[in-house]
Amino acid sequence: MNDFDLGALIKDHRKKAGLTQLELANLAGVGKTTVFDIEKNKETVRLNNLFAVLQVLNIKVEFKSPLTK
Amino acid sequence: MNDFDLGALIKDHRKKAGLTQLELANLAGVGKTTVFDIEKNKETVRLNNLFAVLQVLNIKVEFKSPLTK
DNA sequence: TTTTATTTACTGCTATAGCAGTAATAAAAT
DNA sequence: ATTTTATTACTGCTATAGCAGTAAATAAAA
Repeated sequence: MNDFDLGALIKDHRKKAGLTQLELANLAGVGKTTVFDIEKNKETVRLNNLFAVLQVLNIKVEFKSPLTK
Repeated sequence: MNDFDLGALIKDHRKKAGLTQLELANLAGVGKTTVFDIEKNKETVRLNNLFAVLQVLNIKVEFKSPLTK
């Protein structure tokens, strides 16, 4: 589906921030299971939970299309 | 939280593709309620459903951080 | 205006994401 | 090698996202 490995990106950023999954989960206000699932590229996670994690790690999201370009 | 109006982007692309919410929902394999919710920026939608809609509309997602630059 | 199509809104119902707790590996540190 | 920490995995349980169906409100077309 989406070939990009978002889980690896998040895991890498988490490591570089010196955080454990549990710490990241607490900072983002989600459960540790959710962080684990996200790093495993589980795509059924909810957008708000993913966004909360991305925000803690200072990762921005951009949407691009032939139109928006 | 995320100030970007993703719902408006999707609605705009859907219109330009000449699709109704129901048609887009069917193409993406999700319910019409989900398309409606996404266009209303409901953030509790599931990532896979959002991705399915984005794919139909040919919208790509990018993640950026000070590290990934 | 009247009709038709589309969007918005609401309602049960079902499936499952997310949760805390626990346990078992794996990795790091001592 | 032993201890400590971190990650992965599994388990009930609860909350809710997603669904189809319906209906009302808007918009577009006739």
